[in-house]
This record gives sequence, C-alpha cells and structure tokens, in this order.
Amino acid sequence: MPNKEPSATVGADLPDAAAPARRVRGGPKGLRITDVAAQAGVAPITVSRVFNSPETVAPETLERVRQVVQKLGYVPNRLAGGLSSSRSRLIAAIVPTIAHSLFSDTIQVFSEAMSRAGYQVLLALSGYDGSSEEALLDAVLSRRPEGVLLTGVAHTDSLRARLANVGIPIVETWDMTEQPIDMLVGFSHYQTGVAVAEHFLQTNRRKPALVSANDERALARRRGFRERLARAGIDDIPEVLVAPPSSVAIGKAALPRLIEEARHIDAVFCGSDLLAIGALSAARQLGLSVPSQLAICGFGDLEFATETTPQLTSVHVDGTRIGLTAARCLLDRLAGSAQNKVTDVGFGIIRRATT
Amino acid sequence: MPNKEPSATVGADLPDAAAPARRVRGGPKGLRITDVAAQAGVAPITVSRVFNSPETVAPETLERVRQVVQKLGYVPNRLAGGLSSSRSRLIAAIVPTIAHSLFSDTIQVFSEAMSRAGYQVLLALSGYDGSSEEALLDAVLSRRPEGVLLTGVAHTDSLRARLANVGIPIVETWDMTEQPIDMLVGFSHYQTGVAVAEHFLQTNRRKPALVSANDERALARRRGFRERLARAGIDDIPEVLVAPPSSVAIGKAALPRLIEEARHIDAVFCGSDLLAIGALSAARQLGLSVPSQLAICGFGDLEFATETTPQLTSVHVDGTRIGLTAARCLLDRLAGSAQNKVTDVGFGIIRRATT
DNA sequence: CTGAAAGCGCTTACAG
DNA sequence: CTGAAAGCGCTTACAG
Repeated sequence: MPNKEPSATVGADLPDAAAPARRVRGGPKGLRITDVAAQAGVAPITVSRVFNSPETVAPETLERVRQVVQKLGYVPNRLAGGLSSSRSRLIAAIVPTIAHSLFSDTIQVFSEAMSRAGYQVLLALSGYDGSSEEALLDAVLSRRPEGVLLTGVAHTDSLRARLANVGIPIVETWDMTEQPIDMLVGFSHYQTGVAVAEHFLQTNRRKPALVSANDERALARRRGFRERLARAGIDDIPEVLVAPPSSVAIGKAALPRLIEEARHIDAVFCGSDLLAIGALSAARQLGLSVPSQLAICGFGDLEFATETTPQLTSVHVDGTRIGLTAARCLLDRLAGSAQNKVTDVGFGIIRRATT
Repeated sequence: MPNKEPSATVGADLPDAAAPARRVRGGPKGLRITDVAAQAGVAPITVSRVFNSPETVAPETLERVRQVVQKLGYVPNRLAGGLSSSRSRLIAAIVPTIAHSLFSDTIQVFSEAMSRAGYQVLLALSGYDGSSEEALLDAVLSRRPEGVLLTGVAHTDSLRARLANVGIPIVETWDMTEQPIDMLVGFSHYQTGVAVAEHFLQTNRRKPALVSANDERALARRRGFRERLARAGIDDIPEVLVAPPSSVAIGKAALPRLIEEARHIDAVFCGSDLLAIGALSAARQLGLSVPSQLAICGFGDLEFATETTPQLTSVHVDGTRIGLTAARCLLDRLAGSAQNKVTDVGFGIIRRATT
C-alpha cells in the first residue's frame, strides 16, 4: 500500500516538453520511515523517535508504531541516520591479524562491549607490513567511525596527525609510548624483553639466543632483551629473524639454524608462543632436553600452552583485559568523560616447569 | 577558504520576522566534496568521479582534483555515498566468536579477500545462545550490507525468511543443509560424528564416550557419532555435555566426570580441540596412557596441536578454505554471476600417533 | 507529545 | 569529458 504512485511513470503519462523532465532514481528498494509513518498515521519524525528516543513518545503512539514496524519488518537505514545525525554508531578496530589468536581475544571482548553499548565494529586488518596503512585509514575514516581502536602505536607522523585531526577518541593498544595520540592501553614490549633477559640471567643461562619476528613490537622486545643482556656483559647473542605472521613451522625451522650458528646456546627467547612451540618441537628432535639443556621462552596468552607445553616459559599478556579496558576508555569518552589516560596492563612471566 | 559564509550567523545578522527562520544543523564538521570541487575549480560530481570512475575523467582534471584531495586530506563520506548509491560496500560477517581461533582463520581470510575487492567487513558476534539473533540481524541489516556471511545455517524460520527477503547474497558456512538460504560453504557435522565413530570402531574401541558442547553443530556431531555406534550395537555411550564456549579447563574437568560415570571407556570424542587437550591433561593426571588406554579425538584446526599433542586424533576442518570460498561466492554473485552453489569442503581425520 | 521544513554529503540520471 | 538538478532516507532544530 504505497502512499504515492511510482514516480517512474509520471513523466511517461504526460510527456510535456515545457515541464522539466522528472528525474528518477532506481525505484523504491525497500521500506522507508515514511511507509511506517503512513501506516501508523504519524509523521516520519515520530517513527524516528520511536527508535531513537522512545521515552519522548506517548505510550499509545509508541505501541502503535512498533506494531507497524513489526508487521512490515521495517529496519531503519543507518546509512541515512548516520549521515543525518553525524553519529555513525560505528567503531573501527584496526588489527594486524585475528588469526592465531594473539589479538582475537582482544577484539572479541572489545566487540562484545561495544555491542552492548549500541555500537558496531568495523574490522580492519592491517597486516604486518604497514605498506597500505594510509589507504586502510582512508577506508576506515570514510565510514565516519565514532572511535578507533588501534593495535600498536601509530608509527608514521602522517598517520598520527591524521588520526589526531579527526577529533574522535582513539585508543592505541598492545604497546606503550610516552606520547599516545589520545588514549592507550598496553604494556612495554621493551620491558618484556628486559624481563625475559633477567629471567634467563637469574636462572643462570649465559648463552641466550633469540628467534624474533621482525615486526615493530617484536623488535622492541628484542631490543630490551639485548640491551639488558649487554649490561650483564653478554653481547654476542645469536639470533634468527623471521617475517610475521609467525607459526609453529617457522619456529621449528628456526632453532636448527640458530644452533648451526652457535652450538652452545642454553636459552631462546621466541617472539611468540607459536614460535616457541615450534622451537620446542625442534629441540625434541635434536635430542635437547627442555628446559634443562635449553630454556625456551615464548610470548602470548594462548590458553593451550598452559596444559600442553609445561616445559616452556612464556611472557603472558592479558589480551582480554586490553580489549575490555580499551572499550571502556572509548565508551567513557563517548559518554562525555574527558580523561586522557594511559593504562599499563603489564605482563607476567609464566614459568611452569621448575626444572 | 570556505566558499560560503558560515550559515549559523545568517539569521543573526538579519532578524527578519517575515522570512522563515533559517534552520541550522550543527555547523560544518569536516571537508565535503564541495570544498574539494571549489578548490579544484570543478563541479562536485567531477570529484565524485575521480573517486568512483577515474577512467571517465580527463587525465589533467584527475590530477588536479587528486592534488587538492591530497592537500586538503579529504576523505569521502561513505555514509552519504552509500545512501545515495544504494551501495554500502559493506559485508557483514556473523560469527559466534572469534576467540579461540576456530572461526578466526575463516574471518581473517574472508576479510582479506573482501578488502582486496573494495569491501569492508562489519563484524557481528552472535555468541552461542541465539537469544538475541533477531536484534543482531536488525543491527546488521540497518547498515545495508551488500552481502552476509553466516556461521552455521540459520535455524529459525523467521531469520531465514528475513535473510532471504533482503535480496542480497548470503553465504552460510561451517555447516551443511539441503536447503540453504542462498549459498553454502561447509561440511556435515553429522558425517563428522559418523566418521569419528567409524574410526573408533576400526581401531577396536568398544567403549566410546563423548564430551560435547551443547551448541547446534556440536550436537549434530554427537548425533552422527551416536547413531553410527548404535548401528554397530553400541548404545550405551556415556557423555558429558558442556556449555560453549569450550575451553581446556572444561575438558580437563569433564574427563573425570565421565570416568566416574563409566569406568571402562576406551575412547572419547571431544567437541573441540580445546576440550581434547583438557581431556588429555586429565588423562595424564589419572595415569591413563593416551592413546593406548584411552583414545582421544578432538575437532578443529588448531595448528599447534600438530606439534604439541601427537597423542590426539582430531577432525580437521580447513577454516581458511571456508573463508576464501565464501568470499569468492559472495564476490562472484556481487559481480553478477548467478550460480547458487553449495560447496562441501569436507573434513579429514588427522591421526598423528600410530599407537 | 507531535510535526513541517530543511539539510546531512553524496550519486543518479540526464543533458550537453 | 563535464555539470545542474533532484533525490537517497533519515534527523536536527525549531514551533506548537
């Protein structure tokens, strides 16, 4: 029961050269707010209020409109709503990857929290190379998100400037910096490397080695590790650098290369739990006892590691807490609170075996 | 260099009771296409073409507009663009969870493929309870996505009808049905259960048991498992049902309960790899040798399992392939191809230990 | 508590 | 190859 005749036929009925040609756009594609309004006998704005501020609508009107909405199956068009109100109710999450779970827990709880608050999450996977970050940011900003979660601190000045200029809340996560763009929830990868170095020193490992991915944060861990060891007089640290994303297979291949290079290593700091598991597997094949002959330390929060690889030590990061805290930061700011905070969630070194 | 004076002050300058009051909306919030057009000395539509059909613009004009875009840092507003063109360039992905990696690989490759094709992914986490599925669908459809990836087949008639009615391509994944809403990329969970049952029978396990989550797909696996065993004359199958999401801890707690119930089990089919790892851990503590005394079979495609738990058998599903195939289905359809296909990606039983 | 008018920032559908 | 006008489906900012 459309409330006006199909406009496509108007010009055809009356070909009048004097009147300007009637422009037509594709025809009606779905239900609009005016369809609901007509059926309910109210103005479109009242239907809008039923969705956006039901408390301002008379109970009886509310009920009537809702019944029509239900009957027709009307779903508001948020493209239009967002354009009109400048409120997209969209939050962008930019993450290198959600495979292999390092960040997937963060995104999981972040999305849940956002969803509860009435926002939806636009997921943008940046990969590890950063080559197309500007293009990705364009794509993200073109949706006019009301907030952005970033994984890692933004590296380039151009990126930082653009993000700062859009004037929406930004949370950088999974890293630490003195000068966040806006808010930050993370921890210091450098300190993580320092802590692992100290752990190795305390357990009398004098020939430590490194298997690291060469992404920004892994390199920060590497730096902390090397610098702390250097202060203890250990300068010659054999290492294998691998390209992200890391995997068990890569870790498995890396250990033999390391041992080829330096036969007498007694500890390896791996850039991720997956690499550590691969290294553990390779150590087994090489007949090395872990951790007595070779200590292996990973990085991550993979639950399975607790049960399946008690020989490994790991730097544990609470990805869930990062996601929840980041969500709260964003939501607080969106609700008007103005605190500009940095949250250091810290990390822990989980040592399972006592040998 | 705005091309018109700020409208907010117009009425203030000339308080004229006869003229209708000038309505004002919040003031200018950002750059618009008209700002770029003015600076470049072209019409807005030309700027639009530079973004959407650059091949139709004269090379010189193209260059000039692009320079202004660059200089100003203009990013088109896709809320407006989508509303106007009825092309949101958004694809929705509805997944129970991305934590713990079962679906995260699928979403990872799906997002990458969509991104390459110029689409962005709206991530919607449905959880496992299905209580708020209608509301979730409303939220998703309100963004007017051009396609939808669903995890699992839609259960309720209402959901199926609504999805079918929106007239956009839909891919159901990670399951199998005779009557998909539109397209489907998955495999039969029921057959998976049958296959595990047969594997147990072939390896002479006569006292099989079950640890299963009670979500729809896990229950289908359970059904296949039980029915196949029943045909072999095994009707009394002890089981523990647990609530999703499953975890190592839950699996670890479940095995003792199972053994309490039925002391003589010689095989367990676990609903997920995490449950299987937990069960393995519990078996160790109970002094049960795996697999010689107790076979344990999981479900999933967690890479680590290959290296860390060779005692386990597992049903392996290629989540990456599902994601890629689903993306291709959607993109083909969006590009105009009309095939309405069901893809069975199958599964494999991965048996690592020979004992 | 409800509504008429204007506007959000684009693109369509012409026309030249 | 370029542009003027109209329209996409909502919400704002009033007014009553």
